[in-house]
Amino acid sequence: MEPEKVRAPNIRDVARLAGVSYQTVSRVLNEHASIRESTKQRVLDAIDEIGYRPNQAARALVTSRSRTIGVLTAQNADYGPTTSVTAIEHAARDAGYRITITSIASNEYPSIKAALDQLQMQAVEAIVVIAPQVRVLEAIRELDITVPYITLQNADLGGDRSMSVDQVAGGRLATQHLIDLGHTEIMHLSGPQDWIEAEARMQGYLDALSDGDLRTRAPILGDWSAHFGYYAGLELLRFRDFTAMFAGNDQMALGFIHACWDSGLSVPGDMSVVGFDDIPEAAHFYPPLTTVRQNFPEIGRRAVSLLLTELQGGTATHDQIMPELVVRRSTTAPPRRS
Amino acid sequence: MEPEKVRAPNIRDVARLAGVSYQTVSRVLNEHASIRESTKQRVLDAIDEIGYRPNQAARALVTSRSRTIGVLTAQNADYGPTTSVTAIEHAARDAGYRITITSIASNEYPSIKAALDQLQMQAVEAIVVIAPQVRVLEAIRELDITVPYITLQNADLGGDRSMSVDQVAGGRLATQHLIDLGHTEIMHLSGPQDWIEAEARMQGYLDALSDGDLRTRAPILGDWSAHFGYYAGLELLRFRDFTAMFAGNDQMALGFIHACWDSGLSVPGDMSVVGFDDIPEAAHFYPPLTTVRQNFPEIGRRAVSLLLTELQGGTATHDQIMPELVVRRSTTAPPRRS
DNA sequence: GACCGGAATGTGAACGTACACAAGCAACGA
DNA sequence: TCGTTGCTTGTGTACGTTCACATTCCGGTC
Repeated sequence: MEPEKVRAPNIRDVARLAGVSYQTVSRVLNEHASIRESTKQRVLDAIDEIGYRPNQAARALVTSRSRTIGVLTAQNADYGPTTSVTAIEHAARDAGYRITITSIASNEYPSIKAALDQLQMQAVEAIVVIAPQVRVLEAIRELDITVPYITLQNADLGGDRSMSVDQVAGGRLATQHLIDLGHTEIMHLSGPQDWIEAEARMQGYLDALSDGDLRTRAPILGDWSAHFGYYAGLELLRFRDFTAMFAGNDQMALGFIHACWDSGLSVPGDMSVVGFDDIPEAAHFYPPLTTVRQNFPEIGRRAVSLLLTELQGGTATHDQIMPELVVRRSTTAPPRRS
Repeated sequence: MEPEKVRAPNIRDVARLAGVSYQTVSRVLNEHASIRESTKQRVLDAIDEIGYRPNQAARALVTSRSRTIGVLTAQNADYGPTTSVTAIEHAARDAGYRITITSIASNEYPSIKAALDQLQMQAVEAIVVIAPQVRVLEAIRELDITVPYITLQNADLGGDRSMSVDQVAGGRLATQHLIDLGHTEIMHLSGPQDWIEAEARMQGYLDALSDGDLRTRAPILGDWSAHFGYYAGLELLRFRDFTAMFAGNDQMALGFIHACWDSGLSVPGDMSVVGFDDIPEAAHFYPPLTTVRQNFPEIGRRAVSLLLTELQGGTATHDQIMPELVVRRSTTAPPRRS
């Protein structure tokens, strides 16, 4: 009950115990080349005995390298972003980096600025931006971040600082699949207007429709949630003037399917539905969902890899990952007109 | 193309510009009481003009306070933990703290130790543990962490260092609901053996059954995934000797429902199903899922609040949050025996 | 008018590490 | 034998900040 505020052991304590100079200890810690094996061992033993841990703050101060990668996220807990964060954490750790996370409280400029300020104050060496709103990207460009950064959003809009799955291609893939099945009246339930991915998927949808000379319909702007998919579905299904739905993500697809059943429509008999993301649950929806798979872990890994390359002075090519159509049972040919 | 390695402005640069001593600047930054309003303003202006940012590393070095809370997570991207992390981040930020995240690569001791080492090297002032495996908790106790920490797992097993939803009560709630509907043959699809929450929910299930003098069945140990729920379901349903299923989480419930349909059983007509967590999608399953809701954000907030209290020398009471049953359409009275 | 006390500001450390440079030591060839 | 070389180790200093202490300033009081 009297911890007596004991100072943590430092490099000099280790040196004293090992009978060497503090600099020798430093060399051992940094794996300097020319250190006699015996002294190195002696130092390591001393470190072990005394329970020494390098002080990151002191290191960061003198090297002005924090060995930290900042991650800027939105406040949501979606499967995709979260999976990417985990991958980022792993990749960073393997490279000897740590990650620190900041989420933006709202979509407003001050909030975005505050988050970036916080990351910069922590002297992060690089930043991964997962907040997928257009406004965030604008803010970032405006604030001229001095460290390498990368956004996990679509390349066209993110400029050359993005690393992502090609969302436009994904939107095309989904829509083309429906067209190939024979659908001509295809609806799109999009994400919010401000979202880069939503826009890109919508673009893919529009591209595919126009390539197929099909009627373009104004997409519904949703909020990614199953709830929205459900209520929008109830509304849309009052007029059954379409036979297929491309939902901007799996959650909205789920909600929409729910609405279909509630409206007495069978999926896929009366209505084909395609989602986006391929969350693990999608294979067990009723019916199992046809969707577009994104390789989220891969995105995270590649993002870190690119940033590390830049940190080492290299030039990184910011390429895109192609999404993949996963056909399950929620899509089929349109019902024959009677 | 020639950045010329310019040093970031420091406290002395600000002082020079404002015509005061560096200590005065420091006082302004730390909101010291006796600073004349006019000088304070002058310093703030200088800070603004020169674009000064306090160097966290230097601060941490001299104060030996990192103002960082470490979060130890498992490698998965589940809805619950993720939601809590976001809440933690918010709560921490509001209190002037940052968070850094480390995930354990595997469930083995070395991996757990490495993760905790990393957090300690970063000199985190407190730790939130979300990795819910029993072994992680054991490792933590063994490694005698010197900073306050808290686990978001069940209190009984986590000792007095936990802050969680009462999982046993949740398990009881779910099971009792089925009993109240008239079910007597109730199956439980549990989480993995090593998981604290899985064990607690199972305990709640067993308690409720024994209170109701009902036959106890050996729970199936799953892995939380919808896939497992599906395949286990297909297997279990070969013998239709039960009329209700309490699944350890919503994902497994979803997979199990999928198996029901595939086996020609109707939910809830032939089989009632209860989940756990109330993920946002649960309301849109087919049928909408009866489940036990956990207030994940609240857990995260309270955890941070407790840690901060301890950091300020106070004594914190580690209480529990009660879960809540959400009745939807996946449960009903058992089919009448013919 | 000198003195006093509190408010406001300034000066010298110290935190723990890495870098630049210097110095010791052995082995080697001339 | 001695200078040279390369490996190994040691000494001073700087990083940017806060803390403890010292000093100055100012208005009020006797």
